[in-house]
Amino acid sequence: MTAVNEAVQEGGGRPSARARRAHGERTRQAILEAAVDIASEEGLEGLTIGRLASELSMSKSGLFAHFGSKEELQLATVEAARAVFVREVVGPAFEAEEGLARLWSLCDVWLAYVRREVFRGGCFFAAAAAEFDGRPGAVRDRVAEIMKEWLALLRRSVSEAQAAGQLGREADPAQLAFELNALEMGANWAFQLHGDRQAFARARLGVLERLRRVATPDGLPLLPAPGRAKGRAPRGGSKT
Amino acid sequence: MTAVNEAVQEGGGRPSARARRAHGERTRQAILEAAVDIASEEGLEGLTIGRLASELSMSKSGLFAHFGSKEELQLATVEAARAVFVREVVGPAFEAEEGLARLWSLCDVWLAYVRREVFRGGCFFAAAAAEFDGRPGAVRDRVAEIMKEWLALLRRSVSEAQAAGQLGREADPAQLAFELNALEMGANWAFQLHGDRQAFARARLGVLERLRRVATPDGLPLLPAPGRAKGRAPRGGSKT
DNA sequence: TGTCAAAACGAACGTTCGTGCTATATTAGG
DNA sequence: CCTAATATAGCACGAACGTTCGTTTTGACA
Repeated sequence: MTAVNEAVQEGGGRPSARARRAHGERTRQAILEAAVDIASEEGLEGLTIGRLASELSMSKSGLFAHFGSKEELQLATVEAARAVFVREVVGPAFEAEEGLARLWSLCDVWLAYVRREVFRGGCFFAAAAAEFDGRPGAVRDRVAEIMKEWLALLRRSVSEAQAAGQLGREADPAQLAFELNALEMGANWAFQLHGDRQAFARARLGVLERLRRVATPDGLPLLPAPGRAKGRAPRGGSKT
Repeated sequence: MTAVNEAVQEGGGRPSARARRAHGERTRQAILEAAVDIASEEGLEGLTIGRLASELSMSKSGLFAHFGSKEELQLATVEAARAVFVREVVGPAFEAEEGLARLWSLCDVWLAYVRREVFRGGCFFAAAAAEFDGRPGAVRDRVAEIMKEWLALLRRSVSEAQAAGQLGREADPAQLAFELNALEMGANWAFQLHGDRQAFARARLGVLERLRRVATPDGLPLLPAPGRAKGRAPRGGSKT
């Protein structure tokens, strides 16, 4: 974990010896950018050093020198993916006002994050979680931690919506967060495996109905009108 | 696919030349049994021939001869897992009467199938789908096909419940099937990644509420009473 | 009991994996 | 200009991968 902290360490670093060679840091960043893309498609284990090196036209050893081991590379990749996720999902969703609007925004932006293929292989963490849930180690721990953060964020948003009187007190935040997350990941699964774009509309509808059911009269106007999907609305066609 | 069919072929085979050496078939079965366990934990790619051979105390080459290639081994493993799934989930659920009772049974038995750890790594197909959704090939196609079967089964059960007047006509079978499946896979995800057994109760509750909302007065008595979990009821303790 | 195909084996192939060691460009401070 | 630190390259390693080959064991039937 100390290694992780060192790897993640960014922002206000000491420029004395660390950033003297800023070139190295830029290379490292470029490596991680490619790593995140590969890993989201082929998995963090399928992310091979040789593959990554040839993708960037550099030598294995030159690339390898930036990370002490493959596990460090994986951890750094996870961290880079987290940064992307925060930038692409959490950030935009937080432009909505605290409460039900933000809760809805989190769900909505998340679906867009998968549909827009921010990562080529769908949600990076859904893939990483499935890959590592059976192998103990630092990578698994970090991935689990990050997904716990996300779930906690959903839960907190539910609570805030309740505090604002937009969601009924009878709703269990943890239960609601679980269900919302499940619907979203269900859409990710259907899209990745079947290429089913309808799944986004289904997840959206499911989330919306679920929220509307526990919304108070104060909260209801904060949700989009029913019966109409935002991006692509599937008209008829519910042929078995 | 022909290879798969041949691989799966069982039951009433011609004993003339095929079953003369029945020993080979038994060995093959033992291999697949172990393969399914390993693959559900380490993935179908992590399922290595050397690892599998040493697990069974046989030579790599002897084992390999049963399948012509690694891909054939993976396909046979998927087929074996499907057989287990049918035996452990579909079969038991079909003891319930057609209609809402069976639909509920499918969901309930599925959750038990994950909780009982029929496969050590959780739902075999959820894991395989996540692993292969980004790599074209026969394995991916077969896994997608099987999961489509499952979703179609849920959808058909919804329709049958509607036909029996136990679920309202206003419910979209495909939408409902999507949501039920998502909740179930959400429980699998939470259990595998966080070891969270509460997830089963949450998924159960979510499914139940979702079904109860579209159930007709005729259908309602077919669902378990609310507020009480069947297998293991988590009493207190919802500590974050 | 001798035959013969199925089944299992042992050894090796060529490749790729992660990981070290050593050397060479590149660059900033003295 | 020299020097020290950094970044990248070159090369080789041991292990594991899937796969092939030729051989040996085995067991049912003539």
